[in-house]
Amino acid sequence: MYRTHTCGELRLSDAGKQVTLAGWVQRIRKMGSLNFVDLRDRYGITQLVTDDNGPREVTDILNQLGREYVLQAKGIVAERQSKNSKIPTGDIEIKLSKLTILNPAVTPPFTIEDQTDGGEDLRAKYRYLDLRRNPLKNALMLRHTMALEARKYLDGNNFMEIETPCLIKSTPEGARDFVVPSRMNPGQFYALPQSPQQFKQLLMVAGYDRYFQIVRCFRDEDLRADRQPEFTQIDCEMSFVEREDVLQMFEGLVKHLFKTVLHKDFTAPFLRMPYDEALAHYGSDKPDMRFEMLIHEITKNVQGKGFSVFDSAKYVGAIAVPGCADYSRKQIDELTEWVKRPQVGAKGLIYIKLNTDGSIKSSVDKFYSPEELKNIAEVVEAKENDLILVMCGDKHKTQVALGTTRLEMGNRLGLRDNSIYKPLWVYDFPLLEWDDETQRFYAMHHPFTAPKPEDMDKYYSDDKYGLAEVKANSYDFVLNGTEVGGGSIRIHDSKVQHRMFEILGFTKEQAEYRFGFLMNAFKFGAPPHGGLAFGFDRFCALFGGQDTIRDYIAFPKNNMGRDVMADAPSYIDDVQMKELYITSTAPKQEEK
RNA sequence: GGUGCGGUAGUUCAGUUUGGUUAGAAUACAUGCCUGUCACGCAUGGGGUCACGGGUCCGAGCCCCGUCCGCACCGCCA
Repeated sequence: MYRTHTCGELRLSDAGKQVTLAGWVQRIRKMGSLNFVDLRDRYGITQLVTDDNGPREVTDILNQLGREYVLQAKGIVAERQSKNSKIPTGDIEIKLSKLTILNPAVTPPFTIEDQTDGGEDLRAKYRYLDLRRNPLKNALMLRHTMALEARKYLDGNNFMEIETPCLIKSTPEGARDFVVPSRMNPGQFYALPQSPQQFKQLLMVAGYDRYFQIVRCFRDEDLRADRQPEFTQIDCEMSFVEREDVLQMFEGLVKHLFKTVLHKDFTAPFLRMPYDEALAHYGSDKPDMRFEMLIHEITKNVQGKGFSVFDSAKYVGAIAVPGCADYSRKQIDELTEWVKRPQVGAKGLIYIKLNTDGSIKSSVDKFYSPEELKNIAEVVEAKENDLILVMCGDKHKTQVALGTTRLEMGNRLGLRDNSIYKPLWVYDFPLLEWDDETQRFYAMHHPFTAPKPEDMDKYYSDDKYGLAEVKANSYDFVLNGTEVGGGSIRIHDSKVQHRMFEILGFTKEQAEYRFGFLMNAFKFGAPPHGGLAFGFDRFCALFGGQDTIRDYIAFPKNNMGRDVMADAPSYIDDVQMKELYITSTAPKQEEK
C-alpha cells in the first residue's frame, strides 16, 4: 500500500497515528538540522519534518530532494509547535521515520504555485504541470461538479443520456465541418458533429421523449478566448412540449446548478426579453443585465434642427453613462477614437454633459437649445452628472455600436462584477437571415427550427420582406452578456420542413442528399418536439468567474487551433495518405 | 483574410524614448550557514543565439523590411 491517507485529510485528532503519505515535493525548507518538506497531492499539502533526533537515512534522502520529486513518507502525526492557519492541515506535521523517493523529477520550467511565474505559452506546453496548480485543479473540479449535478437533475426529470455518433454525414450549412477520410470508402468523408442535432431529433422519433447528452462538438472556425474547435454541450431534447415547457425545465436545471454548485438561490423566474427589445435597448442579442445604461432611440427628437449629420441618418440613438459628466476633452477624444475602431464600428460620437451645476454642455450646442438637450436627456433617462453618448447611422449597426460602447463603459465603471449573476431568456429571434453576398436566406438558428405559429402566413408567402420578419420559435439562455444556451421548438411537419429547404434555396435533390434520412424518419410519426443545448465550457467559466474557457478544459487548443503540448495537428506520411486515398495541395514541409 | 499588443537569463520582466564600454532586477537553480519554518532568512555562485532572416550604420537588444510564434479582437462561429 503506497499510502494510508491523502495529503489533505490529517487533522489534530489524528495525532499519534502512524501514517504513510505519497505525493510531490512542493517546497523544502532547510533550517540546519531541522528540515521541512511540504508534500502535495490533489487533496492538499501536509508538512513533513525531521531533525537531529530523526533517522539518519531520512536526512540523507532529504538532502537529495528537489521540487516535484515523488515521495512516499512514513511517520507519526504530531501536533505542530507553531501552527499554520492558512492550510487545513496546518495544525499537524508528520515526524518522518522513513522517506522513499518513488521518482525523481527535473526542475519544472515554472513554479507549481497558485501565482505561477510561467507565461501562458509555456504553461500550455507543459499542461500536465499547469494542471498540478490549484487554480486549474479547482476549475476542473468545478466542471466535474457541474456535470455531475446536471446529470442528477436531468436524471431526476426522466431524461436518458444516450450517446450519438462522432463519425457522421457532413452537412455544410453553418460552421465548417471537420472531416475524416474513410479508408474503406475511397474518396468519401465523415464529418465530426457540430452538434448532435439530427440524431437527437431522430431519438424523438424513436420515442425517447426526454434525451440528454454531455457531448463533444466540433467546429472548424477561428478560435477566441471563449471558443474552442472542440467543445462540450449539455444537449437536450424533449417531445410533446411547447416553448414554455422547455424554458421551465431548463430554467430548473440552471437554478439547480446555481444552488448546488454556487450555493445561490434564484427563486424568482428569470427575466425574459424579445430579440427586438434586446437589440433596441442593449444593442446585442445577448444583453448583459448586470447594469442599466439602456440605449434609447432619439431620431425624432434630434432631426429637423439643421444638424445635417443627424438629419441624414436613418437612426439616432444614445446611452447615458452615469457619473461621467466630468469627462475631460482628452477623455472624450480618446472615447471618440475608440468608437471609430472597426471592432466598434461607429462613424463618430456626439456627447452631451449634464453638469452638476445644472448646466448642459454638448458638442452640438450650436444646433440645439438647452431645452432641446434637456428633452433628449429625459428620453435617454439621464440624470445629473451623466454623460450622454450619441451615435447615428444605419439602425442595426448603430444599435450594435452603442451596445459595444455600453459594455465598454460598464467595464470602465466596474459595473460588470463577475460575482453577480443575471440570467436572461431571449426569445422571438428572426427565423431567417438574408445574405447579400450569396443572395439567399440562411437559417439564423438551424434549418429545423420551427417558425412561430402566428407567422405561418408570411412563412408561406414569397415576399422577401415578409419572410425576413418571420419569427422563430427559438430561445437563447444568456448569462451576464454571454450566450450560454440556445434552442428551439423544431419542425415536426414534413410540409413545413420542405418549405424551409425551399426558402433556403435547396433543390429537392439537395435536400434529399443532405437531410433525406431525417425527412424520411419524420414520415413515420414524429412527435412535436423541441430542446436546447448549453455551452458547457462557457457555463463552467461563468460559474468560475472567468472570461476564458481554456482553464476549464483539461487539454485545450491554442489560438491557432494547435495542441502545443503534443504538437498537433501534424503531417502524416505518404503511406497513410495513400491508404486514405487523399493528397494534399499544401506546400510540402520537411519533417523535423 | 484583417487589426492591435508582445517575443531579452530556466521563468516573469526592465532596458528600445535619444543606436555607443562588460545587457540588469526579481524569482528559480547550485553551494555553504542556520532547531520551528511555512513566500523562511543570510552569504556566494553559475546562467543570455536580446525569436529568426535581411538591411541601414564606424557601431544595432534598440532604427527599417520580411518571416515565425503567442495573446486579444474583427470577419467567421446555422
